Amino acid sequence: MSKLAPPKSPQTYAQKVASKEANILRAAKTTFAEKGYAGLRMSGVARRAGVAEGTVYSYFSSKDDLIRALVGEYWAELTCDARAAIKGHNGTFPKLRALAQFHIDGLIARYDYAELTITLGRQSGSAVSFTDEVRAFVRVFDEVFKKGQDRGEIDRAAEVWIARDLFYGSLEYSARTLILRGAGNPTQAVVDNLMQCLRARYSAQYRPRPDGIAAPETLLRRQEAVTSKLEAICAKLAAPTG
Amino acid sequence: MSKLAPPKSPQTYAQKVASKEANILRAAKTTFAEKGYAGLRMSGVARRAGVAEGTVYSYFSSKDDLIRALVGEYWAELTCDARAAIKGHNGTFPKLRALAQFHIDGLIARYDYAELTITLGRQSGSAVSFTDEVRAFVRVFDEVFKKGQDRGEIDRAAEVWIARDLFYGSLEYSARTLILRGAGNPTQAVVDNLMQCLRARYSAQYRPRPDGIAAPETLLRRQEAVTSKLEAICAKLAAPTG
DNA sequence: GGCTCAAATTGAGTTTGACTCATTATTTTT
DNA sequence: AAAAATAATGAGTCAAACTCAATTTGAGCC
Repeated sequence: MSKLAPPKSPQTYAQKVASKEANILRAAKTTFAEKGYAGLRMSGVARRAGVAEGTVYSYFSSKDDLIRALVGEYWAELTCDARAAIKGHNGTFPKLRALAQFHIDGLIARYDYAELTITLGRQSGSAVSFTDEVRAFVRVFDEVFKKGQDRGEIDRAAEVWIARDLFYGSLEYSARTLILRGAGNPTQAVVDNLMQCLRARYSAQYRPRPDGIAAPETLLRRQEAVTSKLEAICAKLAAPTG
Repeated sequence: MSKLAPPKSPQTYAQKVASKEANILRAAKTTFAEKGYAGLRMSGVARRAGVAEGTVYSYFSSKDDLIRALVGEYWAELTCDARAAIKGHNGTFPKLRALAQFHIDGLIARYDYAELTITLGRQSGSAVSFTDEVRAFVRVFDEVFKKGQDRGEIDRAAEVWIARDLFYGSLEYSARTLILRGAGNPTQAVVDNLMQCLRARYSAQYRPRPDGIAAPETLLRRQEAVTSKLEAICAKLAAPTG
C-alpha cells in the first residue's frame, strides 16, 4: 500500500532491459541514417529490433522521444571524439582550430543530427532531453577558451558564452551553406577565417598587423631586451661604488 | 488539340485567383503564429480562409508547400525591413552593426521561421521554394560588405561568402541560445562582440584596441621611436669609450 | 437572357502512420 | 509449483494529410 515497487533481482533484470533498449536504439539509428526523420517508421524500427511495436513505446513514449535519445547519444559520442581531436594540439588557438575543423567536418557528414537538435530542442514536456549532452559538447570549447584566459593567451575580459556562440554558430551556418552549395567543400577556408577573427579579437598578445607596419611581438622583444639593459645600467649608475 | 489553354479575361480571373490564394496564405500565417507548424491543421486553415479543404490543395500541393510559401514571404518582408533599418547609417561598419542588431532582434521575436528555413530548405522535389528570398536577404550583407571593399574600408582580399556565413551564423546561433536561456536578452553584447571581430579581422585601417589601452598606431609609432632611441643610448652607454 | 464548356470548388472518403490497451507470455516471489 | 508482478504483444483506434468524382461557377458567344 505504502510502496508499489516490488523486490526483484536487479542485475539480470536491468541487463535485459538495457540490452533491449540498446537494440531498439541501434535499429532506430540505422533506420534514421537510411531514411531520415520523416522516413523512419515506428513499425519499421520495431521489426528491425525484433520486438513488437508496443514494446518500443514501453521504452520511448513517442517517436520524438526515441529520436531525442538518438540525438543525445550523437552529441555524447561527438564530445568524446572532439576531446580526442584536440588532444594532440598545443596552445589555445591550435586547439580551437582543431576543434573547429573537427566540428565542421562532422556537421557536413551528418547535418541531420544538427537539424534535429534545433527542431527537437525547444519542445517541452518530453521525458527525454539531450540538453545535457549538447551542453557537455559546447563545454569543450569553453574549457579551452577559459584555460587560454588563465594562461594569459586570451583577453581576460572576454565573455566565454559570446565567443562560443560565434564559434559554433559560424561553423554550423557554414556547414549548412556548404551542403546546399554542394560543391567540393572548402571547409579549411572557413576555419582559417574563423581563426583569424578569433585571434584578432581575443588574442591577448600583439600580432602582425595586416598592413605589415611592424611585427609587434618583435617590437615587444626589443623593448623587453632594452628594458633589461636599462635596468642593469640604472643599477650600475645608482650604485655608489667607485 | 494543339493548345489546351482557353482564351479568357485575364484581369478578373487572375485577380480572383490571387485574392483567394492570398486569403489562404493569410489564414495560414495567423494559424501558424498561434499554433506553430505541428499545430497547424489544413482543415483549420481552410475553415479560416472560408474555402473547402480541397481548395487549399489546388493552390498548395502539400502542407509543407504552404508553409514554404509562408517562409518565402517572411524573408521577402525581412529583406525590405533590413534595407530600411540600415538606410539611416553611414559607413560600412555602422551599417553592418545596424543589420546585425535588426536581424538578431527579429530572430528572437520569430525564431520559428528561421527554424523552418533550416528544416524545409533541404527537402527537394517541392513546387514551392524560398531559396531566392533567402538569397535576396543575405545579399543585403553582401552589398554593404562589397561596397566597403570598393571604398577601401574593408580588406579587399576577404571572401564575401565566408564573412557572410560568419555574420549570419553567429547571429542565428546566439538568437537560439538566448531564447533557450530565456532571460532578458543581452543582444547588444552579442552584436558588439561580432562587430569587434569583424572590425579586427576585416577593417583595412587601424582601430582602437578593445581594452582601450591606446590608439595603437600612435602608440606603436611612439614606442618604435623611443625604442630606437633607447637602443642607441644603451649602445652608447655600453660602449667602452672613456 | 440562355447555352456551352472549361476551370474552380467541394467535402465525403481514403490512406497512412503514430499511438493504445486488453490479452498473453515471462519472470520473480513465496 | 502456484501466485503475483512485470513485460511483451499486435490488432485496433484515431487524427490528420491528402484525393477525386461530382458539382458549381463564370466567361464567351449567340
